[in-house]
Amino acid sequence: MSAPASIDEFRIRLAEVTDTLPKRLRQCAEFIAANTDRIAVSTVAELAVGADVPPSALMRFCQILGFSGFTEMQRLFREAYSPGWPDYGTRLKNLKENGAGSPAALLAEFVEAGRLSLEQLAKSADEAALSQAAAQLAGAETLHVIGLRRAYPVASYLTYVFEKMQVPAMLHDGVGKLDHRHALRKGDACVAITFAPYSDETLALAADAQARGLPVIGITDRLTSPLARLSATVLTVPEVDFGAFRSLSATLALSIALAVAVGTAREG
Amino acid sequence: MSAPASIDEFRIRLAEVTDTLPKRLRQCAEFIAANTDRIAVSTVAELAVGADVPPSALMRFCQILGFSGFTEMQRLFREAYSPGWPDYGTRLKNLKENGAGSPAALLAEFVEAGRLSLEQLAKSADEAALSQAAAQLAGAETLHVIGLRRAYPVASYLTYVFEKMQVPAMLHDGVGKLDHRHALRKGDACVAITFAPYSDETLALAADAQARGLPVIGITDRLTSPLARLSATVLTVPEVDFGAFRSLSATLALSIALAVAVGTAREG
DNA sequence: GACGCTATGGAATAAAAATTCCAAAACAGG
DNA sequence: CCTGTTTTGGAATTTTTATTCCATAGCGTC
Repeated sequence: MSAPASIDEFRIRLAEVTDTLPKRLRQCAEFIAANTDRIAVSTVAELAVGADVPPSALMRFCQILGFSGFTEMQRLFREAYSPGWPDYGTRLKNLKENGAGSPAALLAEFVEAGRLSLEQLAKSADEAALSQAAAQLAGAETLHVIGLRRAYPVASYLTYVFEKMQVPAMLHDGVGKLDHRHALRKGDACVAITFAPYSDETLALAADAQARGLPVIGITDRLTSPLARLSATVLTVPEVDFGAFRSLSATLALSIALAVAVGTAREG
Repeated sequence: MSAPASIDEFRIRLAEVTDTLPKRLRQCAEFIAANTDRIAVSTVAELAVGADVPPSALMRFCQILGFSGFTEMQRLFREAYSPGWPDYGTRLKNLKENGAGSPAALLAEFVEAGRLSLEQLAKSADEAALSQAAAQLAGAETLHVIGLRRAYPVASYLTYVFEKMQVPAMLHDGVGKLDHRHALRKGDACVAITFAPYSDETLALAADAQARGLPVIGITDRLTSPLARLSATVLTVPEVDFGAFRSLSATLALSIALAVAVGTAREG
């Protein structure tokens, strides 16, 4: 079997071979697949540490791929190497100027929007409100999560994370227009997520929860949102829109942080 | 004189020093200035040949710049090559050791993880595959989207965006274990999203679509994923995990870009 | 043209890296 | 539970690479 002559060939060979490999060699394959870009600038020993295998396993892995050894594999990547760091700002600008509307240009836009959102979130986050929200949720029994339309991905992920952390959580997803509002019980708490244009169903559930005396944590876009009036604690997320769509990066980051904080607090 | 601590500092030092150097050392300086990007992936001998000087001259040159030797200079460039990963690991460890667990600290971590993911996505995205995927989806009738567990938020948002752009799309969400595989019709296409540990249902639907001859667009974490074999086009996303959870920022950015590209292509 | 200084090339050495090999462990099949 | 096979880890070895050192060449000055 001969050595891959290009990085594409390398990738194909890697994909072909991975399934057939035993444990340690598969670790190599997976680490290499996830860190292909570091091959050019690393030593066998460094990569072995990263993959958590002995160096000899990595050598075997190179040979299975068809190379005579690590050196030959590395040569492939060193020759193809062209660093990203003349910087990605220019690259982004190029994209915008040239192929506007091309999928790659769109991707650059959404990446940029996401980065901005995250940056703003880091700057503007209300840490006190976040802690308070975490405390309220940690003290509750079942958590009810609602978020529809574009907030739905956030609500579903939040529920997923709660479940993974063994926090009892219920996603109010409106499937079949079934209304689970009577599942709201004393001692529970509610997380409601909605952005302009605010979803009536979400506001209705939040209002219901509030009426029953449950603490409502609102995740929304601004303090003047109708959700704010219904919430015990409001978390605002400065999401940057691109076109009609928001990246949700910041909203998700905030939500997961909240969920993990709650999960850890309840374990302790 | 101490070693430059960043590539900017390196450039400044190099510019300062070049004029004062004798012939051979100036050759080094000029060659290095013109081939800064090769430092990370070359040996002393190779660079010396390129600059047309003996290796010892290059060594002296490194020392004049303030480094202890070539190795130290090279390290600067090897590390700068992918600044994201090396210190992410340490940061995470620091967090665990220090005041970890506070909601604000968690938030900072997820913001950082998201930012890194987006950065890597911008660098590593396979633009050809993205265009190809967009073209395949634009040419299809109904789009079938599947993604379960932690990929579910992505799948649901993708479907939302498709709907908003008036692209007929169907979300296979597994509600009630109802299986909608027979909704896959000739002329349709399928978007499947799954990350390790890969969801059987997602793979099954992708396989089914492939068997019926529909183009499958796979969104997954690595090229060696089982989804790759079932897909006409594979898009990989280098998501940075924090603890057991991924930020999804990069995955979402990629997905929305894809959806918007498809939407615009179909309008035209 | 001789003297002192700096610059240079190359050979010698030290350090680090890659690669091989073998004994032990894990594993599958009978 | 034993037996033959595959997989594994690590130590030994080889190769490559970086680094040092010194003799010599060049060059300006007196």
